[in-house]
Amino acid sequence: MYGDSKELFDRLGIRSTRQRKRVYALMLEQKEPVTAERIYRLLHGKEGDGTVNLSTVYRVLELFVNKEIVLKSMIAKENKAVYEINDMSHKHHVTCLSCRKVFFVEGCPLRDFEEKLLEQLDFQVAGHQLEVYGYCAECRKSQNGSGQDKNVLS
Amino acid sequence: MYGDSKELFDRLGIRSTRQRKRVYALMLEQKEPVTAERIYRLLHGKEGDGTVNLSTVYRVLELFVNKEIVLKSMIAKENKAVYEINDMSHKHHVTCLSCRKVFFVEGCPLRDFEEKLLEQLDFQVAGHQLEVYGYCAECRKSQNGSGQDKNVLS
DNA sequence: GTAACTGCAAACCTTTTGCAGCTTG
DNA sequence: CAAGCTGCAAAAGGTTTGCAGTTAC
Repeated sequence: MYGDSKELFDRLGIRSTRQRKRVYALMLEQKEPVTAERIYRLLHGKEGDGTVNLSTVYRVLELFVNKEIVLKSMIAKENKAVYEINDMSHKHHVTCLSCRKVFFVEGCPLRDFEEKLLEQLDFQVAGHQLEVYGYCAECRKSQNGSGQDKNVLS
Repeated sequence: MYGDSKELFDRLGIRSTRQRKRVYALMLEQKEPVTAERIYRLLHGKEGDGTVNLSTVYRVLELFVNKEIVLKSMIAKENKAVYEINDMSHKHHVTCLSCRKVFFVEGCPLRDFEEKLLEQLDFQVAGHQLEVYGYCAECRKSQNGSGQDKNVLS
């Protein structure tokens, strides 16, 4: 149960608590980045193996981010954070401005750019964050994905 | 004075007020993205040509973003927004994790990626946001830019 | 047993909003 | 003069924190 998180926690040198196991298990199930609030609500929806306080969810997520098993990023133009399991695959997301669906894309266009930065600016890149906005095939087909929501994009 | 903003405002079909002129003029002076709070404080530092309320700063910036003369983005991992004049040059920033300095880079590595997204995912890109973190030449030289601040990067 | 963790409630910080009064065109 | 702005104060929404009690090791 809980996807063998105990081993992971041991390896990281942190205590294995009910709350951490539950949050971790739930994060593993997510197919897209989620807010702390959403994790909190999902935990309450599950059959009664105890609840987890919202502050605790925040604290657990922060710990996971520090331990680098979870990634945190800010939602574009809304001031809240989303979290996702760090599976080391270095994928990026693409968000549809019309239906708000999130798509994952493998591969990263930054490799050459980072090299260029080192050569031209003598800047050593340690990480990056990329968000792409636009309109998915489905929304473009249904005609409503091309002019509205104008204020949302950068 | 105020960098001829009246003409601009006329063209955009919005009223030309003292507050809007002052915020706009200040935005023009900024060499890096700034928070609403910072604009507010800068306005109070200037010689007495009247103050501007913080709510008004937010409202003015929101208007400018809608009119696309200012760009808004979220600071990574801090939950607040920064604003910058939209000079249409499509540059990106690179932030040093050690000294916090922001460098601008011309050029954009996203062009090919966006094409790829259209072909492979049938996703029409409308915009993107990129943040790159790392360590600048100076900080790397002075030895203190390679291990600390670990939690800050993505 | 003790250091670490959690729940609760309250604080915090950025941003938004309602409303009455002032300005701009 | 009317529509649109602004200031003020208060609310909202996401996140953090202090503290007392509980739990993991």
